[in-house]
Formats: sequence, structure tokens, C-alpha cells
Amino acid sequence: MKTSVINSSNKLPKCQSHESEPQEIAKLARKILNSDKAQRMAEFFSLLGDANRLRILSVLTHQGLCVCDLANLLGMSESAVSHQLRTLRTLRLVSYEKKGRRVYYYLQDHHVLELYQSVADHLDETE
Amino acid sequence: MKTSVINSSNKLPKCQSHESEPQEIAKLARKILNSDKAQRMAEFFSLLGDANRLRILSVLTHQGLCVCDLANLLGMSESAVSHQLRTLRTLRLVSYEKKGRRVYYYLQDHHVLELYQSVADHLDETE
DNA sequence: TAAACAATTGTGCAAATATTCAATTATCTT
DNA sequence: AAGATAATTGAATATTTGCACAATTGTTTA
Repeated sequence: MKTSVINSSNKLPKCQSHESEPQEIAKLARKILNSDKAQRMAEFFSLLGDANRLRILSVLTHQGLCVCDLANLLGMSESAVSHQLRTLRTLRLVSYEKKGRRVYYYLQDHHVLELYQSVADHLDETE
Repeated sequence: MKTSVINSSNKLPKCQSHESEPQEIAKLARKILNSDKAQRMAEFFSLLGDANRLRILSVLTHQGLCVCDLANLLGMSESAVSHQLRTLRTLRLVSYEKKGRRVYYYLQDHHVLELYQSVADHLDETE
């Protein structure tokens, strides 16, 4: 999930900036996605870049559930589920509520639902 | 990018399915995101889960560029850029065109733009 | 209070990934 | 044709990440 840190060590590539207007290039340079934000965006996308996490989210979409039931439904160990929920928790994609010794998890950030649906549909289109 | 393969080794978790209607659970089981599709979705998201790839895409959003210019703009080595472009290519997010010894890359899948913008905005909201 | 259960946590390892380095291919220029 | 340049590729390395396993915490039930 934590992704590569952006190269700031300025080991300059040696190929020459070419004929096509150098000022155009300079203009582009100002539009480049800022490294810090790129990093945060990458972390967000990476969060969705795991099949098991996606499946957890897909279940929580329909209903809030405890760790135990999630583990059973998904065929994962409780430990694995708990670990994944932890990362989902720290990035505020899910919330939780303790009821006795069970801990119920709920989808918190419904924004991810759009992304989720969007990619799901996209993959359907492109066969 | 290739993500963890889903656990099908059925090492059964031992906690018991609890009181809250077992039939509800059974119904949920049928709605779970299919493992295969989850895998493909995860691969797609993982593709966006790297800061440098995001930056490459963000540049190509504005203009098609050759590897050399991309490397210069992003402060990456040509080799690193080329490697990343390869993965973007194989997943059909970018297209390319050879002009002499330069190879120009273009954003192909404009669908990612929506995702990109969506997450960019999302992070802006949540400060 | 003891035993059972649900969940979390830390450690360690294996698989995946990004980048560097070196070698190679293809194209341009002289 | 020779040398320079742009890009790709493969191998090696370092980092990241997901999960198993074991130990621990907190809660319920007998």
C-alpha cells in the first residue's frame, strides 16, 4: 500500500529536451501532479488494489458484519480479516461498533462505492 | 500489481456463525464479489496505486510525450519510466506511436481520468 | 472464578513490486 | 559506415505487503 517514494535525488536523465517547443515543456512542468498528493492518491488506490479488501468492502456494502462472520463468508482467517480491517479503519473507509465481544464493521466512506462500481462496470464493458 | 491470490485453501475459521439470522448470512454469501472479478478489479486499482504511475498519467492527461521528456519532467530515469509505461501499455491505459527514435505515449483509457479526478477531489475534501 | 470465545496485535516469512544497472535494439546524423 | 541518441529489456536488489502463527486482551457464559 505504501508506495515508492518519489525520486527527488535528481539523477538527471541524459537525453536532450527536444525540438518541440521547450516552453511547452516548461508549462507542463507546472501542471505535474505534486509528489505529495500523488503519494496520497496512490495510497488510496492501493487500498483498493487487493482482492480480499475489495471483497470485504463488497460485503459491507450490503450489511454491517462482525469479523467472525466476515471471515466465514470470505473463507479467510479472522486474523487476516482483522489485519485488513485495520488498514481500512486507519484510512477511514470503515467504521466499527463494539457489541459485547463482537465488533461490527460498517462501510463508512461511501465515496469508494462509486469508484468500486465504476471499475466493476468498466471491466464488464471491456469484456 | 498482481495481488494476493484469494484463499481457497479453506482453512476454516472456527468462530461460530452467530444468532443473527443464518439465512441472512446465506443470502449475503450469494452477493459476495466473485473472486475472479475481485482479482481483476484489484489489478486495475493497483495500477493506479503508485505515485510515479499517477504522475505519468497526470502528465499524459495534458499532452502526449516521449519517454525522454517524461523522464526529464518527472525526474525519473528513462529506464524506470519505460518500465512503468510497459505496465500501463499492457493494461491498455496508454497507447504509443513511434516517430523516428522517439516513442510518444498517449493516454488511451480516458476512463481512468474520471477515477483520477474523483480521488483527487476526494482527498481535497477530506483536507 | 474458570473456560470458551471474539478480536487484536506483533513477529516473521514469502511473494510481489519498483528501480537501478548493464546490455541490446533501433534510428538518426555526419 | 561509425558514432550518438532514444528506448527497451533482463537481471539483481531493496522495499513493501499480505497472511500465518502464536500470544494477548476483553467479554461472556457456565
